[in-house]
Amino acid sequence: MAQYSTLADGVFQALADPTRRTVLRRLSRGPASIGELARPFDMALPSFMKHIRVLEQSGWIRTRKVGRVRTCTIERASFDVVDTWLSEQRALWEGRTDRLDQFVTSDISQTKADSQ
Amino acid sequence: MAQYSTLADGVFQALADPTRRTVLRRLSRGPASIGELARPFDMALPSFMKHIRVLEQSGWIRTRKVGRVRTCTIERASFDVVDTWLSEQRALWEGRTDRLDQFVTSDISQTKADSQ
DNA sequence: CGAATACTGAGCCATAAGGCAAAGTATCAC
DNA sequence: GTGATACTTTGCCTTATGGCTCAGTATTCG
Repeated sequence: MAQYSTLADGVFQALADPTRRTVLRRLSRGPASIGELARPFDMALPSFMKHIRVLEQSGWIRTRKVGRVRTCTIERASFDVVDTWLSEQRALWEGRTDRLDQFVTSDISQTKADSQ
Repeated sequence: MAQYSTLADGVFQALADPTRRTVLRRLSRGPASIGELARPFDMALPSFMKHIRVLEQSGWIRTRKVGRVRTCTIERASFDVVDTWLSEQRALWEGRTDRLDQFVTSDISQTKADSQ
């Protein structure tokens, strides 16, 4: 679980930066080289490469170098980490809503169902 | 759009920290006071309060003080920001998968469909 | 083979983030 | 009214982050 939490840390931290989110958006449409990805940004290439490294180390993308060109490909696993986290919160939320609905509908006083 | 991007920045940055994600998980089950939320963490209260401020300023939670107790309540809007972003990437991804399937199935050479 | 291209590594800087302790304020309860 | 409780503010420290420049390496191409 701690390992999962560390994984989640990297996955969510990677999304904290607008540059990296934009890169992910572009890569969702298909693979691209470093140079191609960097073109829309007013940023020095070594700075941009730092973002690519963050995305790669957190599992959002995979990169492969052929000759002098490194191509980036998006990975679904990290999407699933975020998606799973959202689903878990939604399930908790809707569980709470269900209980609230039950309370309102049946008009029965409900004991505090607070565990974990 | 720039305003939306700034909103997204705060929303995603708030998720970058494990303490704040844990707080959101707890609040998904229902409102709680600052003291109650802080209890599971081995952290000074002023440090914990900083996290609460981040979550509030980014729109993840709303807080209300009655007497000496401040109660936090989760807000759905930020969930929707993250959910929307994921859906957009999935749509881009699946659009690419559809085109790839089309390519493989029909065995037709496909021009580069690269548009903004 | 040398110039051009596409990264890559190293070092630096400014700012942000996340923690701490200490002290303060507002409110309850006895 | 005083002690206890629940934050709140301030200032400081360490680490992380995100940017820069410069130089280097590997590869292509004319």
